[in-house]
Amino acid sequence: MEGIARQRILPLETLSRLPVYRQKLRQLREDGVDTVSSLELAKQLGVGDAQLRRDLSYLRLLGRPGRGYGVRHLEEGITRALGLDRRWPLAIVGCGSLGTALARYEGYARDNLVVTAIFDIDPAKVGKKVRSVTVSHIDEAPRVIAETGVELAVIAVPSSAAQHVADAMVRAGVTALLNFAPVALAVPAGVIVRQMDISAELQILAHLKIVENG
Amino acid sequence: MEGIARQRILPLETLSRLPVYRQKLRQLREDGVDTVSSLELAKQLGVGDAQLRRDLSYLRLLGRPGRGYGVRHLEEGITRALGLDRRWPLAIVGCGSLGTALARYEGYARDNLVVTAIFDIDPAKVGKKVRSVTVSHIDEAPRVIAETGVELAVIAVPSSAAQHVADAMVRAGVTALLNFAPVALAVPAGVIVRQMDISAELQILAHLKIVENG
DNA sequence: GACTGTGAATGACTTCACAGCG
DNA sequence: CGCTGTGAAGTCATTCACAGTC
Repeated sequence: MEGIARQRILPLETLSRLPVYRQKLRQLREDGVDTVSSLELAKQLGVGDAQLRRDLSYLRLLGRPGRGYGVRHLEEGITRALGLDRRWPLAIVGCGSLGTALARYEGYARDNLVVTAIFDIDPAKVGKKVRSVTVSHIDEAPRVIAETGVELAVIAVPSSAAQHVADAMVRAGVTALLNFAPVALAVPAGVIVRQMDISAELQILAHLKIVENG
Repeated sequence: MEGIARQRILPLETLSRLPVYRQKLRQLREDGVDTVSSLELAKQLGVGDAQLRRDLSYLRLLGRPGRGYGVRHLEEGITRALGLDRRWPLAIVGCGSLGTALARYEGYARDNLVVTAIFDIDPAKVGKKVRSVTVSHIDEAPRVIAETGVELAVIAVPSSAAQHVADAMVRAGVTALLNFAPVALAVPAGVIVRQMDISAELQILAHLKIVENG
């Protein structure tokens, strides 16, 4: 059933910690630190030192016993592992207040992520500009996505439209989706979906508050 | 070292699936479905049926062998487990485009989450209204939070301010934070933090695209 | 016959703990 | 010495598989 075994080089948990490591390492570099021990770095990140060393060993990022790790070395290694040593054109679908906020966000650049397309279904919004990107109608997606080489799409539309948008993106050739709508998307095998659900996170917090505190 | 053993009734993984289950169950109920088998529900959610049954068994939510589970029964049970059978006043800190978008979001209501306070540090924004909530200055947080009974806060400020905001919230008595800034917050024990990092998610997608596809 | 609920098996990730290097 | 890198052990979550119920 599962065809050729897919090489999963990295535990998914490790992968999801890498951006956090990377962010802290950049900060250390900017502060002029050039060597750091796993103990020190782990403490600053709030993770275990053994876990940190294990994670780095998956990436074959070595330190020097007795000395620690090179900050720059780690930062570059993680950047490469994440694939951020090249540009990633990005589409944002949905130009409501959330979509617009996501399109306006300035932090993508340092991760080599570039918003190159914005879509909406409302003709009144088409033509509007957000940070030098012109909003296109969703029907133009196949053309615009082909032209700009978009490979990642962020879905910021109402729940009722999310599945349609996902279908449209997949048809247009996008195989990685970040979905803000609180619905489980159905997508063909090979398409990667990650969910970002604000309400869900708040619900989790509510539960934790009840069990941890009063 | 660990004081009184803290009852962790639920695996964290289970907990984070509950909002997803809940959402699908509401949808089924609205569609008039009143009984569903673990197999059917699991298929619609894209999870394993054994996992679903196990998760429900943690909550002592029973089905009828040969019949399935009562949709309404499950929905209510999960709502109760998440603590959403009462109102949760919510604060949003940061009234930039992301903060405003989060404050404007209409989906909180069905989860019993209510935005009752919005804060910003910019005096020019204080007094502005978003969805009938007036923006307060962050310095007013202790008073406003006490008055409105806020227990959850969403941090939507620039990275450079996030730690200060977290400190201020904790001082004002908030013990559960949802942080959109891409920094690891340091908080006292007992304060719960959950991270929502858009860039991090996109970085993960980028990596997965590389290893899964070309 | 259809489906649940759950021990037992498996698998995945984390942590320990220490040999070995600089 | 200090600190890494990693087998081995431990912990936690998922999946199997089936006895038991409706």
